[in-house]
Amino acid sequence: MPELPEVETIRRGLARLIVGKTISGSENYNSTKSFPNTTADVEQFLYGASVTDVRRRAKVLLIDLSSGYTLVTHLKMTGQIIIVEGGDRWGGGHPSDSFIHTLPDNTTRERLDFTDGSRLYFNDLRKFGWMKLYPSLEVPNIDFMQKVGPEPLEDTFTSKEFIPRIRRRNGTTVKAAILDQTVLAGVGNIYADEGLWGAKIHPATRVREVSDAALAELLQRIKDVMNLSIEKGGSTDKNYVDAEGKKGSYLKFANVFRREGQTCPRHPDVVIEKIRVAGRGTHICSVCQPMPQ
DNA sequence: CACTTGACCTGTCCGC
DNA sequence: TGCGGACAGGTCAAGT
Repeated sequence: MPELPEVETIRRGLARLIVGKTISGSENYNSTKSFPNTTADVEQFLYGASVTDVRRRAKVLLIDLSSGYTLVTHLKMTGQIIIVEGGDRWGGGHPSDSFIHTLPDNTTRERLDFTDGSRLYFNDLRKFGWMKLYPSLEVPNIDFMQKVGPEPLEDTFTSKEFIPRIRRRNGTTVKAAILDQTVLAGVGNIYADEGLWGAKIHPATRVREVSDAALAELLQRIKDVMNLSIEKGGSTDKNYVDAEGKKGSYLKFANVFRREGQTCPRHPDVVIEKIRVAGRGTHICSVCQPMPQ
């Protein structure tokens, strides 16, 4: 579910809402895979610890604790982290929501309690996500952290670094290459399709067939769509909400994603198609993004 | 080795 | 209305 802009939106909310708070308790719900499935001693390193920082690397959230441990979370497709300030209800304060949602619900995997009475809920309908407790010093050694590519929104990450990295995947399709987290971090299906439409590249084009100039344009478009999405609070298709339970509005501004059957913004008489590339649903304008040959 | 496909789960939507 | 199958924003492991 959440890609880089969604995780970054959650991170900003958490930084505002829970930094400085102290953990007083926790509860695990019908979970075999997620926290506290860890070797760390939960009571010793979680209870009594305060939140010192909330960071993000790629699509992974890092909640640093004063105990020297870090809660590491990947939301995968349907994960949510929601802070509830009082009671267990969220959604009621937002005009877009017509109902009040009570937590925990049948998707809740974990709950953390803070001494001020607020709570953190980790929900995940499809159970692909996870939350684990690691010593903070070991976080850089986690397998995923070792392999993951550069942060695309860093100013220092330019086409000079991007082009050689993506050329290591010259044999595959350009969409598969930008979804590869070892090439660059944080691109998922939404921003892959939006970036490729922006750069006017057909997603099934082999990387070796794409010029350096076109790859440079692609990186810029990926940066642009991600920055716009962060500004809009991310993309809500179905599940995604931020740390306060609010939906994101980026998809209103999307050009092709989930817009099959509608017309291309550049070509009012051309209908957006949905095809399959790299095993993923893929949205294109066949005039903007012609298949080479 | 490089690349592609299937598996992990649960819910929803679409066609018969 | 019921039922089977495809599909859903991510990442691994296993297969070619």
